[in-house]
Amino acid sequence: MMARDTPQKRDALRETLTDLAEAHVRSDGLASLRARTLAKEAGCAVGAIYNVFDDMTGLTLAVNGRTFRRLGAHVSDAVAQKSDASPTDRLIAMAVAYLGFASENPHLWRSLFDVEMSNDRDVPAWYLEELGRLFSIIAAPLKELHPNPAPGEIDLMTRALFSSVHGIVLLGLENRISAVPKDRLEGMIEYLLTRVSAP
Amino acid sequence: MMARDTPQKRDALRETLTDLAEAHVRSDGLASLRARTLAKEAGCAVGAIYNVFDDMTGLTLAVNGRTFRRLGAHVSDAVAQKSDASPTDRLIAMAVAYLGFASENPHLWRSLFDVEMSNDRDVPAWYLEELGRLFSIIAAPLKELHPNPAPGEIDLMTRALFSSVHGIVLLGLENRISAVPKDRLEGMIEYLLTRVSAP
DNA sequence: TTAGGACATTGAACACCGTTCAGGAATGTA
DNA sequence: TACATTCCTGAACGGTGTTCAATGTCCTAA
Repeated sequence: MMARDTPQKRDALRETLTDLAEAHVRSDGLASLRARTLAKEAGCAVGAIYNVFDDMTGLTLAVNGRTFRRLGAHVSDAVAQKSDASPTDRLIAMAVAYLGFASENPHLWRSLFDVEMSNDRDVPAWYLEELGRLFSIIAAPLKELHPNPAPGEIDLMTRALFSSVHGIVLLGLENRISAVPKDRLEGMIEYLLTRVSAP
Repeated sequence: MMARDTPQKRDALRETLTDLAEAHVRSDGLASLRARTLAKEAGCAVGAIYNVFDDMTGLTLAVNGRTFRRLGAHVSDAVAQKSDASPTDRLIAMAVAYLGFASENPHLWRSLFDVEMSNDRDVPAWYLEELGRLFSIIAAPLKELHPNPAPGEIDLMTRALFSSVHGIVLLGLENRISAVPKDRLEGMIEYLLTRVSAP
């Protein structure tokens, strides 16, 4: 009854647009995304974008989805290569990997937090899932350090440590305010995690 | 030669616009600032804004200047009321005061970091001065904890601690991601600072 | 007092933005 | 072939910050 052999084309356009948007965000930041520019580059009309995404925020979320997965893999790899190190060293390895990813993909990384989601649109499920996966990686070394935690303590420490490292990376890469050299940032992270996870 | 008794009117318009802009940012966030709305409320033409500010970013910086001063006073007061407490407790008092200010003035506080300053415009001098003032308050207890620091160590610790607390407050107030109750955030901050500043 | 000039003020116009939607194109089915 | 359904188009809409020639205002100097 219905003409249903075009989902392939749909998905192709989706991917093309996501590719182009990702390239723009990577090199010039989220604020440089233009619907018209994207349409011209993709060889379609502006309206076609809205056939495939709800709006530009939806497109941004598609880009962020890729970034989130790459970030998760990057941190996972870093800790996997140190599977026999102490819990503290594994925490440091993850945090330094987080710093490395952010500093090598500054615009893509910032887009994860700058995307406009205040309005009715609620956070996509995979956003929370991906964040949960990241948190569970952090929680593993913490559980070794605290074999008998109070209820919710591990979760609280996980969030606290992630937020702290995130803050150091965020303000550290914001050169307009602090301009801290990258090796200094690693030193800050090592210092913090060593102290916090000391026996 | 020149007509020079209107700086009063200039300053009056500056203040009026800053007042109105501050009210908007306070209640609806930085993104809700509209040049036309402001002009209508101030009883002037849109162009008049540009006689008094370089652009809307300049106006935002004026609002942020006020916020920065209030934030500094808030943190100063908090630590002044605990002048005889231990260095660690004073660090905690400052951090909790920072959290309190951010949670009671969420939009004004976010505007401090969301303002667009990437383009040619360089950071105003008072921005760095105010930040330096805040850092020096944090550094005082740290110097007591480390009487013989290596060169630059105090500065590094100051930035690390500020960034960490900032990260906890930032992600903690971002309800879309974490939604941590405020007393839990205080717990996280206490935990972090206690561990980091332990002897 | 008056003519001149240096500013302030105005608001229409400009360039740009994301988003919409009536109409044409394309492709399936009967 | 006739129809139904979807896709695609791009001009148009309402919004944004910013500009600038024209006008107004007011002090200074003659």
